[in-house]
Amino acid sequence: MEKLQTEKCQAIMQATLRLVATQGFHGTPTSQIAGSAGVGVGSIYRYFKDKDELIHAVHAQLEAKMHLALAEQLNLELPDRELFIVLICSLINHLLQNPLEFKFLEQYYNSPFGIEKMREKFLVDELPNSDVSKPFLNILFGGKGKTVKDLPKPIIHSLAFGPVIFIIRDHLAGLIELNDGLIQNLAEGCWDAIKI
Amino acid sequence: MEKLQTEKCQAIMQATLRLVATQGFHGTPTSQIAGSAGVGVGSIYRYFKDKDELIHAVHAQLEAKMHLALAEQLNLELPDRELFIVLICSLINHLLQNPLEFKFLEQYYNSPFGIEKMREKFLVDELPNSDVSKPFLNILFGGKGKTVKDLPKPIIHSLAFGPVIFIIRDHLAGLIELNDGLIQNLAEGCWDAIKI
DNA sequence: TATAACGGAGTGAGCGTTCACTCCGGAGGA
DNA sequence: TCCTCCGGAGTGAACGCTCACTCCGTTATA
Repeated sequence: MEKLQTEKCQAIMQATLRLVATQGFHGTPTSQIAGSAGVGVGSIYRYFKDKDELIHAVHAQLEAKMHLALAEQLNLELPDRELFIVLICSLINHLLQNPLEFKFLEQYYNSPFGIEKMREKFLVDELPNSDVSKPFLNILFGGKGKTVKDLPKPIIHSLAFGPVIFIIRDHLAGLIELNDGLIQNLAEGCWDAIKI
Repeated sequence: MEKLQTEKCQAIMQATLRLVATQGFHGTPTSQIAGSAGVGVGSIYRYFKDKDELIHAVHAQLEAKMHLALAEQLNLELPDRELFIVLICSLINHLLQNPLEFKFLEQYYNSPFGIEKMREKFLVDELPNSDVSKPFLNILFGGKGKTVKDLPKPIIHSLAFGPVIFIIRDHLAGLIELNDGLIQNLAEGCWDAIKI
């Protein structure tokens, strides 16, 4: 897997991210990926077993990057409400600054690929490493706090993250021009939805 | 367009709904649609210019049906909060009872098809006919009421509908077993998010 | 019989994947 | 130092296959 760090390999993954985000998985032939990466078609198969594995690799890299970006914003000293809002705002800002990544992830999760991944993620209660989801989960389900409604996880999840995905989609579609104030308003709305 | 009512045509559209919902647009060949509808491949092209037009027709029919179903639940006498919650619950129940339709619509809106449609829909302020969106819009943006936060439409939309889409996806993925109580909880959460 | 509706083998374009080949940097013998 | 050789990264034409769509012979209808 150290192969993933070579220059060519990164070029392939970058091209895949860019093209899949704009054209969809089925809309981007491997030939185009190779062309865009300045690489021969065959080279793709030197690094990845097939197209699916390439997609999964790009997804894994994106998730890692996102987790890292969010982890920076962590300040566990804040009260629940403020911590939640800061994290939601960070999440939105990160996705707005990386629209290709958002679009790729949307493609990914709305395909047979992502369904399983999502399932794994949600069903595993104990996250292995210091995941970014940890702080979220602690706020949302920390037994001590009692600042959040006592409802099943998926309900809280939906109320907290559903609006985030929606609004970013609208922004990228040009239906609204988000700014810091509006993002703050949205995050507060999400909090109002889940707070006791 | 009256052709759309013939038996064969309805069979084709039904098969398309079922197959696209479960396999995705690119995953369902026209040959399979024809087979599943008990019809020759050529017949599809007797009713629809191409595969795209077929997809659009199925979408239009679904939307019409959904609007009709929701319109039945309308009781404009209720106060804003209760009206909103009833409508959200109706929407969720309708989609849960018609999972194929939900999955089809998800496919549709997450593809180049739907993007434009969504754009049209949101940008047109004045809806032509007595659309189901009307009552929603009246609650959310009726100048008189002042029961809902004074925020741009897309923000309110996201807070109101984002969680709905999320939770249905989770339900259909088997991550949660929704019941009337939980649906009510979710709808109340959505209201808490947008109410003043 | 004349006309319209239907069916499904056929067509060509486009896809993911393969594999026989090229190319090049460096190891090793002279 | 120079030359030969070699391993493996890199390549892209070719392959097998699937697809949306067409076309014309067949069947139903009037």
